[in-house]
Amino acid sequence: MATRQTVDPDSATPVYVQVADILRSRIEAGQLLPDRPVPSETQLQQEFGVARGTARKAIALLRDQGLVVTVKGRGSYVNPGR
Amino acid sequence: MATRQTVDPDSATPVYVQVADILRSRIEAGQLLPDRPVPSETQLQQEFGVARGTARKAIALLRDQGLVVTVKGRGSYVNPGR
DNA sequence: CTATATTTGTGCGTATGTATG
DNA sequence: ACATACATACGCACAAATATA
Repeated sequence: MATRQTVDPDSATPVYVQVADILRSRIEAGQLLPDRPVPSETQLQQEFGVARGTARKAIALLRDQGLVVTVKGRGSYVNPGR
Repeated sequence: MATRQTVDPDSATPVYVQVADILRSRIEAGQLLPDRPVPSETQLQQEFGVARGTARKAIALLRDQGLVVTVKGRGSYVNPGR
């Protein structure tokens, strides 16, 4: 198996940007498919060991970039229109 | 009757820890018996005036400490094995 | 079997406080 | 002063499991 992707709290790149970058790479690699959910905030917390706010900011970044759409109470999904 | 137990939102101790502490003391005092239910999340909300998430965190704390077990759709029970 | 109520599980939205660089 | 990041705590909505009428 591949080495698990991690985040570096001491990097110059903010952690929430690092998380967003990882998710973006997964989308572009086809590991996360259009109209399919991206990991929930809770899952991101657990996977990367970050606070919920940090997970939320990562998702917000992808949303601002048009890569995902978020549905209240349901989750975020890879933008179907790509 | 005894004065109703309350929670202090301004305490240094998080509210969910305070709630857990109160429930633990009831278990140790034999007011909550093994294999018998602890108050539901809704009851804890009402009794202590806290949010459901706070009540859930209190229960989760007791569960992590092995004091209670939780069954979806039923509730949480004082660990029978004590 | 169906319907309803209860309870826990999950998910997002928001606000506040603290600490650090 | 500001951005980042953590933790806490409120809220709302819906799903899933269970119990009961």
